Amino acid sequence: MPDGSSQVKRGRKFDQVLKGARDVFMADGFEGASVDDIAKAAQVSKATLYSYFPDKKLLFMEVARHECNRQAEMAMDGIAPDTPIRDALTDMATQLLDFITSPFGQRMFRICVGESDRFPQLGREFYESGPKLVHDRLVAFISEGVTKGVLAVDDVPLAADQFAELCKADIFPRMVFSMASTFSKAEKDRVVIGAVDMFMARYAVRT
Amino acid sequence: MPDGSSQVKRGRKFDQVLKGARDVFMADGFEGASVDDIAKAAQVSKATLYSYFPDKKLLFMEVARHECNRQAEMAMDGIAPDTPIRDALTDMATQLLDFITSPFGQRMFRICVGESDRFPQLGREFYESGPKLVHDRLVAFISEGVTKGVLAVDDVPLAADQFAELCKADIFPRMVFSMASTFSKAEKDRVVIGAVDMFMARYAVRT
DNA sequence: TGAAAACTGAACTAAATAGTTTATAAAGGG
DNA sequence: CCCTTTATAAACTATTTAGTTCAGTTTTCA
Repeated sequence: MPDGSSQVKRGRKFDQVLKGARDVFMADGFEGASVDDIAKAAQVSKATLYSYFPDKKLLFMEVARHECNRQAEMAMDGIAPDTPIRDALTDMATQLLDFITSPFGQRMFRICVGESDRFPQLGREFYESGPKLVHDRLVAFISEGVTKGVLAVDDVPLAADQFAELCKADIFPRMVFSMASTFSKAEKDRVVIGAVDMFMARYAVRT
Repeated sequence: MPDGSSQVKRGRKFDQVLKGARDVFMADGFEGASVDDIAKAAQVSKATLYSYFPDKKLLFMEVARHECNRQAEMAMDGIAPDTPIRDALTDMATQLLDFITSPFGQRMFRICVGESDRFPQLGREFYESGPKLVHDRLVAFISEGVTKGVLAVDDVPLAADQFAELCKADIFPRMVFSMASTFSKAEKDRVVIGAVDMFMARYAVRT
């Protein structure tokens, strides 16, 4: 194994194929994307494409996995350890909401949900490499607050999930049901501040 | 207009078609359902089906509309006017969560989200006849609490959306990403109580 | 009862589209 | 420079599926 990252891949146009597939799948979803379109977008012949991926499903899974990892690596910039809770929460809420409303976030969510009959596994993998990370990060953060004595939380995992959920108030339903696809800073700020206020009201230790 | 409810329908097998279409669409989604399957399920010839609905899309929209209305009528049993806030909130949270996790709720959500490229309008209609009703009901309820002086809320619509969102903590992401599809009463109660506690901590007037 | 309306089944068209094959061309390393 | 690996274009198979057509049957109702 000269290269630790690949067992199946070989040949020079592999990345081209993956990129083309990503573009088309992201634009059209699994069913909506045709293999011919992907080959065209990748500027590669269908035969080449099929020499890398024995079928469309495998190609799709590979693209999804790849994209999730790529996204997970980004937007994981930590928060300085001595930031006040309010500010730290505000930062995290903003990051989360930005991701959720990003074109990629929206697209990936739709694909996971819509294709979940065909690919239940896809949803799970996305969860692991997205929402789960946020959850874990929040749990760690809240736990720290508890040990510091600035937060009083009984059920830390629940508190983390509540916070994540609060970040989606108003915005998420409108997004998901095609009422809107972009949101102004003001709209997001309202929700973020609301989420932080609510979280603090419930869990901050009174001083 | 001899019958106020219908402009397009005629003939005796109309309801059969609708019922068959509902079953198949709910089971397989829009793309997954074939017209032949629907005709078979409805015990009707394809020609009959097409005599009612000029194409598959229209049939689908009709089914979706119909189902949404049907569901909206149910589960709207009001809450006695002098119920304590905590109990009223608990009731509403339970109802909401039950709907979200119901087979129909899950199915409809998936279809709306997955098919939203083809049918952005479908999401909007579903929103109007589902989440919107919940929102309005919560707004009314919270407003009442404010005028009674038991709640202190600045941004009532936001508070309503926050509460609705809190009801989905933990459960919703797991459901949506195919980690689980049914939830025990204990799991739901944990979330419901958590939501009510949080809402009260933030908005209840201290006595 | 008789005619119009509704329905049937089955064959058909037309269009996508996943996946295969083949003969050919271009790289590229040794 | 040649030989192996990789890539290509295009034609082809096979399948699925939306939507149509039509000759014949059943239902309805006046």
